[in-house]
Amino acid sequence: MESTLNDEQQKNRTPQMSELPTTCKEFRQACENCSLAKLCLPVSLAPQEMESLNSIIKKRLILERGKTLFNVGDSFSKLYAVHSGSFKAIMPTYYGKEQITSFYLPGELMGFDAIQSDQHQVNAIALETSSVCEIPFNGLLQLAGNIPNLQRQLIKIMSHKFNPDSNVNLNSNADERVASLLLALSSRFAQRGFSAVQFNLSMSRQDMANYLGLATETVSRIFTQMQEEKILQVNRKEIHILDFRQLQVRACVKVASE
Amino acid sequence: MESTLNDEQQKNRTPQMSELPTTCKEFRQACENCSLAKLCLPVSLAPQEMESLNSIIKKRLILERGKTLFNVGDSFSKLYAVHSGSFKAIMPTYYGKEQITSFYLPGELMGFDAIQSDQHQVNAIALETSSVCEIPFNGLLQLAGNIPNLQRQLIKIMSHKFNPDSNVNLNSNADERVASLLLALSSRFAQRGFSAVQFNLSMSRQDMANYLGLATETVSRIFTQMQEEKILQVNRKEIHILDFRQLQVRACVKVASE
DNA sequence: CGCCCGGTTGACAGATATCAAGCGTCGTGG
DNA sequence: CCACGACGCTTGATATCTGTCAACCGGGCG
Repeated sequence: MESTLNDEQQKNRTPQMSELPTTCKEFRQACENCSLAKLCLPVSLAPQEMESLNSIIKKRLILERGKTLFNVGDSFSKLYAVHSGSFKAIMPTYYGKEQITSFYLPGELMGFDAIQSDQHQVNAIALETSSVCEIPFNGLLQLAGNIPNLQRQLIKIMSHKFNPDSNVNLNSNADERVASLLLALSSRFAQRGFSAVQFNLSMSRQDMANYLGLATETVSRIFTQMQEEKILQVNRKEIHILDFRQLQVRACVKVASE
Repeated sequence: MESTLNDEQQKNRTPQMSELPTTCKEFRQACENCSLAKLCLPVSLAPQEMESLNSIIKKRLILERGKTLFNVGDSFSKLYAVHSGSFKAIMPTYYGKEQITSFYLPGELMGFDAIQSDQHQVNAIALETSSVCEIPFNGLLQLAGNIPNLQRQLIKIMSHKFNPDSNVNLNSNADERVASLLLALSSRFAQRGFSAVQFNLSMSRQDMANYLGLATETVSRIFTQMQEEKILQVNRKEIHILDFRQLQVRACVKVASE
């Protein structure tokens, strides 16, 4: 079954970081050395399988705040794994009526929107200085055909988008939306080994508001309101969750213990 | 490469509809004879590959209006392809604050929400008398590993959910939401060989409203308003689009020709 | 035939957007 | 090092959209 991988594996066994003169700003780091491996694609791959995956991931790109990784209409050939920093995906529509559809944190994959039509459907913009690993899509599919674990992992990652909680609930008010976003970010930071109760937002209030379908003023007012109620402490981009339980109540989260 | 499939294929070659005494109401019909094959999973499969897929699809279930196919928390083992009729996926939350997350038409696959946690995240409820084909998920993955076309097709189907247009735009008003939903349904009916300008809604106004994050009264008012403006003709569940172009304008659709 | 339920319509209220002003921080340049 | 300007954020006043409540209508079903 693995006979088709031999030359990929061969290539991977050759020394690192010397052979390819490219224009990118940094060479890849092996997945097996990446602290994000447990969040990203290589979850539960055997060392040998991880090596195969590694062999198709050639480049790491660095983007500064505000730079776009890809734009609507760009032709599709690669997925991108956030290695550091963060991104927003934004769908331009009429007259500045753009809609931010996702935020991406380290270990998360971007570009799935383009699979259907082979063209990207959103602009991906760095929210801060960030780096991404390029994952050639055809290579990934080929590999996934040979590594059941990788196939399952890819499909599992894609299935996140089908979780109703990963989208903003349309039948929720402004409170619930802001609270839900904060809880979602909190949980994603925690997954990455950061504090669940204190973190920095990389997006502006306007980005949050747009993502949630609110006005920036409304987001701002809800922050001050939640501060007055001792649920949050907010200092510009810095969020401190003081009353996690109450924040869950605001987000209408069903909590197991009650 | 196909050695692992032999016994599946064997089984498939045995006569139809006689061997399996089950509790389901109808036995499967072969994918190759199904008019939905071009929308469903078997797209672009070779006859032999289609046969393999066919071999894992054992049952067809029939559900009457209002019956649930699966519920939140049900353990996951199968995807379901709508064969006839239609469904809604609904996420129950606090106190009747439920949220309808999708509608499903013939040829569309349900159950992806459950992949992540192995438990369904929504209730799937028939909007009318409907039938579905059961697709064992593990069997499908195994098959997909051996049939690159099937793998690609599965991933392409899943990627639909990443298209920003397949979700309600949060920064849109009631007009735009209703218009967008009608256009989306129109296009999906057209794909299935039905009229793009005249069709029947299987969901109630309340379902539409909930899906769109509006009140039923608002949906109702927008229907009457669009009737007065000669954009639509509405008779209970029956929709007639009189001015397609204007409906697109309402939905803020970017049209290539202008 | 009459009830029930989904849908429509109207009046009103409330949530949130919009408009406008002011504030603090950060970066730049003198 | 300080002053200035720009920008993002906050706050207040007001407008608007949509939700809520209530009544009514009409078709379908018992």
